Amino acid sequence: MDKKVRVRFAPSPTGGLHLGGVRTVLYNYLFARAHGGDFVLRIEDTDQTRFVPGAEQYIMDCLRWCGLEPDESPEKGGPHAPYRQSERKHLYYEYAQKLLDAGHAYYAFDTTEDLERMRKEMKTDEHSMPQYDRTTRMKMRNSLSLDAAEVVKLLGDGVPYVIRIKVPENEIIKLTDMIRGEVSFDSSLVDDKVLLKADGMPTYHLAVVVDDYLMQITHAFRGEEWLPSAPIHVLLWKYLGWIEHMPLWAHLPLILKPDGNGKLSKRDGDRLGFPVFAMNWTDPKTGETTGGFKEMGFLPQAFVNMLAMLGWNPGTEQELFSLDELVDAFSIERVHKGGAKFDFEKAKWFNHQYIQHTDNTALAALVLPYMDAVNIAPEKLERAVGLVKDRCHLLTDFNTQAGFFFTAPATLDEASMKWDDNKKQFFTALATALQSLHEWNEATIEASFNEQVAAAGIKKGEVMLPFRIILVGGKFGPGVFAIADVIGKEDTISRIAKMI
RNA sequence: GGCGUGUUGGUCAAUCGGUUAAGACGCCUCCCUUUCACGGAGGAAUGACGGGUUCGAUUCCCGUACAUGCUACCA
Repeated sequence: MDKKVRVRFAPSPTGGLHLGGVRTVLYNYLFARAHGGDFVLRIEDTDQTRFVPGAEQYIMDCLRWCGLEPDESPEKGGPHAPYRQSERKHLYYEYAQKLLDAGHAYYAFDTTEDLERMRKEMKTDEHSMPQYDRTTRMKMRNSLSLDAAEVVKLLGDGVPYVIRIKVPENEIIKLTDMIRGEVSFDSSLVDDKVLLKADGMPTYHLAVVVDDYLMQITHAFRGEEWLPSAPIHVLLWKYLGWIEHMPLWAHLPLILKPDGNGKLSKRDGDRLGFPVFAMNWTDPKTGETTGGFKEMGFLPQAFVNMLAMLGWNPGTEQELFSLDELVDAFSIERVHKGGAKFDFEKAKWFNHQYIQHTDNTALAALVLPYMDAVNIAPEKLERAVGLVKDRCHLLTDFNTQAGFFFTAPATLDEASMKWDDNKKQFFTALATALQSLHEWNEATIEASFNEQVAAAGIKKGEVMLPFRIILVGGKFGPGVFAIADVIGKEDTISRIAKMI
């Protein structure tokens, strides 16, 4: 029983990586690290009709950005390669055959039309959605309802077929979920899911069981939406003779949309103005790009921290955790059962915290790609960043909060300046005075400014705001003399000169 | 429709039968700041409903309501 902990994240490469997916990765990663185990990335690409080029690479890029890299993956390889189910296609038939031989599965020859007809004809007020199950399977075309000779003939003629699991009647199927405790299902209500598709590919149900077994997965985390199909998986583990190797399940709560209820979708993000994917995703078919947290200006550490707290908490008041701290603090038992509504404001708060805790040199490097201005001197950016960081929630905020350090404002909030001749005279004198300053720093600039205020017999408060607006364009930003200091003597004077 | 799961302030949430029901985000007020933020101090705001069990239920049980997920040869 002292098996090495092995967990896996098994996405289907069909598009952008949802933040719920990243959270699943995170919990997998934390669990593996805490137990000295392995974290496997397995690509579940069994649906050839949904193949999206680039999606797999994109998923790996997202994991890399988040700092949640797998120990084994299609890219890295590992002892259980290949890690793409499409490349494991040949493995699954054997197990389906085993189930067939044991009478736990059967061939079904029904066409799509047959299935549609059944669903339509069997539909009653009591059963608005008929299933392919114990109540209907004998009415369909399969190796249970047809006589043996006919089945052999159909198979021989190459008639397309699928293999379905034969779900038993009147069994209580129980499983223990690490988050929810014991969950049970009545097998009579479970349908005969397709295991092997007509194209020879397994469905998720067969593939997940076979691969979790073959890859020696010990703990399986997945979204709550999988809970209803868990009995199928338990049955498969049992019928394949591996029940004592079945991983411990944990069905994670859903991440819900902020308004109303329901699963958070890409659409909600578009509608409400926040990202849902980890990184920008461009659909190769439509060319449409959906925004990601990375490009919106999130630090990966903040993104990960925020996700960790969405559905889990340590039971203490600590909210800020490094990845290492999360590894120590995280426990699957403390994951909430109920879904959590995503709160973008709180997400921004986390990012703000991380921005404050990042030193200016590192922050400047992070911020540079988001700046519009060109030819930015690193030292100057570093000083500017230090001055404005406390008012930035996203990396992209620095462009609006610090752009004026590098580029003179295009427009000034003239209404707030209340410009008049007195002010014009004051700033003319100020420009001259500043020009003669030998030492340029916050203190000398303010001293010079004060001298001119006294000489002009004007109230300092009357010219402080105009000075700010001349330099930054509007009523925002850090201390005005500190700004002038960083902008530099030459630029400060030239910005004043434009007004006189 | 059936089945599963869930339900503490607007949001994230603590509580493992006894509390003035924490804390955080957001919101409001005040302070600080010759701008805006940051920061500081306050404030408003919570156990879906009905039954039990118990000396005592937010906490345990049952029911109802509501929500959500699933019910594909998709994952």
